[in-house]
Amino acid sequence: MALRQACCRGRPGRHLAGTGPVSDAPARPRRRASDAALTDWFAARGWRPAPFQREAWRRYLAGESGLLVTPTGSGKTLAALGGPLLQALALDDAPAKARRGVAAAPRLRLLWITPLRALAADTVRSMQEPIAALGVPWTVAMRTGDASARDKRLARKGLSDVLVTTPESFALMLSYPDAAQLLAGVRGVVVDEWHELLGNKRGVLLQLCLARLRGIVPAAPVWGLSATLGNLEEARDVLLPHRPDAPILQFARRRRMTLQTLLPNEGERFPWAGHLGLSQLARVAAVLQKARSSLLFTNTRSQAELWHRALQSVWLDDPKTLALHHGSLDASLRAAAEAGLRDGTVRCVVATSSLDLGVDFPAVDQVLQVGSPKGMARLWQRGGRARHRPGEAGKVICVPTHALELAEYAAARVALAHGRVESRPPLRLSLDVLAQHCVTLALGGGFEPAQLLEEVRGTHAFATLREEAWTAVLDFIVRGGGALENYPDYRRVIRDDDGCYRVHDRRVAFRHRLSIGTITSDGSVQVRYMKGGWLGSVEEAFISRLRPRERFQFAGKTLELVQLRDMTAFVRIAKAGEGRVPRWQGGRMPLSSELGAEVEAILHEPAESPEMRALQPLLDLQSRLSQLPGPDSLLVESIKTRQGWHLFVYPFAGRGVHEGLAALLALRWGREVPNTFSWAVNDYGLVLTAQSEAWPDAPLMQRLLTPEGLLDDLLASLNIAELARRQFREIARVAGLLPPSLPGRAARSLRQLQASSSLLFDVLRQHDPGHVLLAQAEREVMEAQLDVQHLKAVLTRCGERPLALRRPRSLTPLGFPLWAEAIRGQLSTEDWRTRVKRAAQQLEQRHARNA
DNA sequence: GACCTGCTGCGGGATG
Repeated sequence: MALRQACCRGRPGRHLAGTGPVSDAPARPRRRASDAALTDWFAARGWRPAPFQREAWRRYLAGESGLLVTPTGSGKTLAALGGPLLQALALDDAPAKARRGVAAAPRLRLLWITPLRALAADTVRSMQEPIAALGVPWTVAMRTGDASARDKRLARKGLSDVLVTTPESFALMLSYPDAAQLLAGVRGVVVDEWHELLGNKRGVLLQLCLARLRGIVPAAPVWGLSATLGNLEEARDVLLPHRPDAPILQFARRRRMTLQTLLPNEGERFPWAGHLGLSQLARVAAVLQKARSSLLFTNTRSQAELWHRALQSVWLDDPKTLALHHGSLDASLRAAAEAGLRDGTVRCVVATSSLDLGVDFPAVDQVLQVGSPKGMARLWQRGGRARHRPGEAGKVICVPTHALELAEYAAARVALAHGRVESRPPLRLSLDVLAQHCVTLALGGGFEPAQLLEEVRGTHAFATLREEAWTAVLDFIVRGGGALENYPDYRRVIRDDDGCYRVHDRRVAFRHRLSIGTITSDGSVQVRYMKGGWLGSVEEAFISRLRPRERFQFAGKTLELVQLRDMTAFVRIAKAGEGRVPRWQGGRMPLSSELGAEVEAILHEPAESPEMRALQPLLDLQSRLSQLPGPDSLLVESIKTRQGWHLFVYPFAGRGVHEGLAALLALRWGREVPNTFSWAVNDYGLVLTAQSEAWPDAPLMQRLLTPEGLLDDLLASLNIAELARRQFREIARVAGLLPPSLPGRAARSLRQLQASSSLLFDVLRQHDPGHVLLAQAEREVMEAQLDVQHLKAVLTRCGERPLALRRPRSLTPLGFPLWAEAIRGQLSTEDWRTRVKRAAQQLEQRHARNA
C-alpha cells in the first residue's frame, strides 16, 4: 500500500510505467542487481532502508524466501518488502531482455498476492510512483474479479511486468493451458497479509497454487508478509514448506497498545447479561463528540445497525457524518463510508470486522470496541486503526455490554501488555479444495497424476495425503464417485490415453471457472430501491417473514418492503417509524482460549485495575454466594429454580467447546439417571437444566468429565449426521458438486440450494457411504465445528483440577447470564425481557439486604 | 430502565 513511503523519496521519474521509451531510462548500474549496486542506487536517492528491510532485501537478492512480520494496521509494512523487491527487479536487466524478443512474450516478473480486492487496487496504485521513479517502462496490472478489461487482458496475455492478484484469480490463471508459459519468467512472489489466509481454505488453495508455481519456477523467492501470530514458525512452514529454515524477519518493535474502559458510575446499575450495550449510548455519544473521527466496532452486523440507529437519534452533527460499514452492505455504500473517512466528511463509522482488514484509509482519532473483542488478534487489529503519534501507545476504548465484560477488558489489558496474540492453526487435508485444484489443472493443460501427487504432497496441507484419498479424489473428479457416475455433470475430467487428466467439455470449463474459490455464501436476498441502486443483502429467512409495506431497518435507513421477487427485495425509504432489524447467521466468534484463560485468572486474583474495581461488588457477591472461579479448581454450581435443577460449570473455554461439553454432560448424566436435560452456553461456561430433581456430587462430576470415550459419546450425543449435512453443502460447493449461480441470472434461493445439496448428501449416504466428501464433512464437523482436540484438552484439564462444588441459594453473577440464555429459547422476547429483569431485580434486592 | 448475538473474504469469457 504505502510503497511510496519507503521508496519514493527519490526524484520522480519522467515516465509513467509502460509509457516511456526504454532508452530514456536513467542509467542502471549493471545487469545483475547486487547489494552494493542497490545501496548506491538508494543512496543516490537519499533513501535509507531500515535494517530489517536491508536484511529482507539482501536475502531476496540471494534468492532466499522468507516471512516478514510487520505490525498490524501499519501501512508502511508493504513498503518493507515491495520497495527493495521492485528495485532489485528493475536493476536486473532481464525483463528488458525478455521484451527484446517477441512482442507478446510473457513479461510477468513479480507476482503479488493479496487476500482483498481493495488491497490489490491500492497496491497497484502505490506501485506506480516508485516504478516511474525507477525509470523502467513497466506495466503493473491487477488481476481480480473487478479488474478493468484492460488489466484482465494484460494479465491474461502475460503483458504486465507486475501482477497483483488474489488467491482465487491466481487459481484461475492456472486454469488456462498457457499458465506455465505465462509464469515462466516469474522472479519473485509476495504473499501479502498471509495471516489472513493461513488458517482457512483460501490459504489451502493458495498453498496448492504456490506448489504449482514452484513446479514452473523452482528458484523464484517467495516472501510472506504477516501480522504477528502465535504460531509464526508454523506460518512460515505453511507458506514455504520447501524452505524449512527460511528466515522470519521482524519489523522493528510492535506498537504498544493501551486500553480504556467506559466504566459505569458509582452506584449505577449495570446489566448482568446481554450483548448489545445500548445502555451505554449516552457515554459513547459523549466520547464520540470529543474526537474528530472515530470508529465504533461491534461484533455483529445487526448490532452495528442497531448502534447506528441509536447514535443517529442522539447525533448532534449533520446525519451524513455518521456512517455504517458491514459485510452485508453493498460495496458502493461501504466505499462511500471509507471515502468519507478519507476526506473528512464522515466523523464516525459504526463497523464490524469489514473494517478490520487492510483497506487503505487514514487512521482515525479513536477506536471504540463495543462488547467483547473475543480475541487478542482482533483487538490489536482494531486498535491499530487509531492514529498514534510516534512513540505513543495506541488506544482502544472499550464499551462493556454486561458486567463480566469488565473482567474481560482487564484480562485483555494484561494480554496486551505481554504482547500476546492467538495462533491460527492451518488446515490439513481439505480434500474438497484439492478436488477443485485438480480440476483447475486438468483444465489448465492437464496433469500427470503421479507428478501432481508429489507436487501436492509438497504442501503443508497435503503433506500427509494418503494414496487412497488421492485415488478417491481423482475418481471423484473423473466420475463423481460410484453413486454419481450416471450423471454427466459430475464427469468433469477425462483420463486421456496418455495417462493425463484433462477437461474437454467447454461447459465444464465454464462452470468450473465460475466456481473457483472456497468462499461459500448463498441464499441471500439482494436489497434494492425501486428506482434502482443496491443497498446490500439480507437473509432470506428474515425478509420472507416481512409483508409488503412492512418496515425494516437496514443500511442505516428505515425501509419499506415493496415486493420480493427473484431473490431481490425491492424497497423504498419509509416515511416514518422504526422497523425490525435484520439478523444474519454468521460465524460464532468464540472467546479465544488465550483470552478465556486470562479472564479466569483475573477473576481469581483480580489485578488492580479500574475495571476490576468497578466489578468488585459483583465479585464479592459471587464469593459470598458461591466462590470465585480460578485456574486451580473447577467451579461447579447447582441451583434449583422454577425452571428446574441447574448445573453450572465454568471452564472458560469459549462457546464452541462449551457447546460440545454441554451435550456430552447431558448425555452422560442422562445415562446414569433418567432425566430430561436442556442446556445453554456462553463463553465462560455452560448450564444444564434438568426437569426432575438432580444434584451432582463429586464422584458423579468426575464420571461426567472423564475424557474416556469422548469421541463415542460425542457422536451419540449430538446429531453428527445432521451437522455433517450442513457442513456438506459448503464442501460440495468447493468440490464443484453444486452448480454455481450464473452471472446475470437470478440467484438461487437457499431452499433450492439446500434441497440440491441435501439430496446429494442423501444419495451419497445411501449409495456411496464411503464417499470422500462425506468423510470430509464429518471430519470438518468434528475438527472445525466441535473442535474435538481442544474439547479433549479442556475435559482433561477439568478432570485434573479439584472440584469446587457449590450449592448457592440463588443464581450467582456468573450463573445469571447463563440462566438468562437458557430461558431465552423458551419464551418470546418480550416475556424473556420481563422475566430477566424481574430476576435481576430480585437478586439485587437480596444482595442489597445482605450487604 | 434495559439486560435483542453471531465476522470476513472471492469468483467468467467469447464476440463484436
